[in-house]
Amino acid sequence: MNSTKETIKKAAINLFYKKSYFATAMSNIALDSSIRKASIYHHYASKEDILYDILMTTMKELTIYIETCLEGVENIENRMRAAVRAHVKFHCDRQKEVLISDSELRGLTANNYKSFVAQRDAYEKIFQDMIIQGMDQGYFAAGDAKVISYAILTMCTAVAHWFNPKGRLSGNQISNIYEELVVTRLLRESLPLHSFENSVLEEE
Amino acid sequence: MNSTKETIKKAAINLFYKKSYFATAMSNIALDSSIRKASIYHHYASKEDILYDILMTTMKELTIYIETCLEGVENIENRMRAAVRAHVKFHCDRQKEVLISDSELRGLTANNYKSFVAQRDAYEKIFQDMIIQGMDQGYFAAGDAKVISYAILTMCTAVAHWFNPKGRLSGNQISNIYEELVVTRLLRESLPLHSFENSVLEEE
DNA sequence: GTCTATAGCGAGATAGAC
DNA sequence: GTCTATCTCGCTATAGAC
Repeated sequence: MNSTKETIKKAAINLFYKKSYFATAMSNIALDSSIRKASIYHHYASKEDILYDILMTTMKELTIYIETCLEGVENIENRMRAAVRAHVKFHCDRQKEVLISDSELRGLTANNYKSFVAQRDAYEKIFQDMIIQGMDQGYFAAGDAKVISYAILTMCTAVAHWFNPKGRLSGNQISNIYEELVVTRLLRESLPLHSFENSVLEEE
Repeated sequence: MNSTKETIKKAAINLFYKKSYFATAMSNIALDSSIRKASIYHHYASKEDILYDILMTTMKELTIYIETCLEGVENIENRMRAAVRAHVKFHCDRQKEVLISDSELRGLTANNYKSFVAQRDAYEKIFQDMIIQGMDQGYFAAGDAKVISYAILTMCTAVAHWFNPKGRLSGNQISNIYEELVVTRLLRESLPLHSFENSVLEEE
């Protein structure tokens, strides 16, 4: 891809993240790209076209990333661990783009919206299938698979809302915590409260 | 509150939810309220003033609601159960307003933004304090309290993103599922995988 | 491939009659 | 308290020179 187009896209990502899509003007993007706003139309057909490019490539990259991280991982628990790690890591590394993906879909017209949602649904199905498979095989505790998959996906996606690159925890550390929370807590049957209390008291 | 003001507010909630704050024009709100757009300015000083009213009253009502639900509940596990139930129920019942609260804060100028965030932080502290207290007392499994509180709050808040009032599950049913997920799974130490596998196989 | 200039439109907000 | 009329501004997008 042409370097000017990349510059425009990066400027748009920063502005859509900071000000929102509708509050961002083409002139803002032009200013941050050090060109005139008319020049943007040589690279993108419209403002929506920029948004669609951001949303679609981010979702495709996320899908490719998770598929790469799952390659060769065999056991369902390990697959789930790898998937959660990958999802959370991506949402730390690509914070701005995924937040735009989460809140600016209303900027897409019908056809673009449909394409994006199809891509997103295909991605989410990777998680849903693993959760159902894990439950069927008895590796994960029984429960409403649909709701549990929403709970897991939304919880992991929301990391992008609170992650601070300069904060106490790195993306890798947060991925570790979430991997444990999801796979050894959310997807497992827990100890009865009394038994848990005892085990903790023993340790301390 | 005056009934015209209520009508304007409700129209704005629907439009901000459907189209986003910045994509909604005062003329859209006027049309849906069956008045002229100039008349809106008798009730609200500006477009931002409408947004601020929606955000702030919703957050205050959420706080009052959870405090009411926690009244007289003594045990920390029961308090957490009541809090999760209340949070999820409110996010099903007031889906539109809470989604606006989640994504339109960029429409607020500095002072309004600060007021809202202070209110929201106070609300979130209710959860964080309970989680820390429960961990200290050994009722909840040890872990990074900050991250776990984010995980719980974002997961429960995100119900507003996928809840469908006409869907398979009612707000009460989802509240039940989340209460269990949070209190008996996320906040507990889980059984080791082998032990869990056995117990499931016995049941089937 | 970038520019200047501008078309065409609709935005938020205000003035002042009733 | 609601209206009509309008101000002023900035928006997306296009035309056409270089």
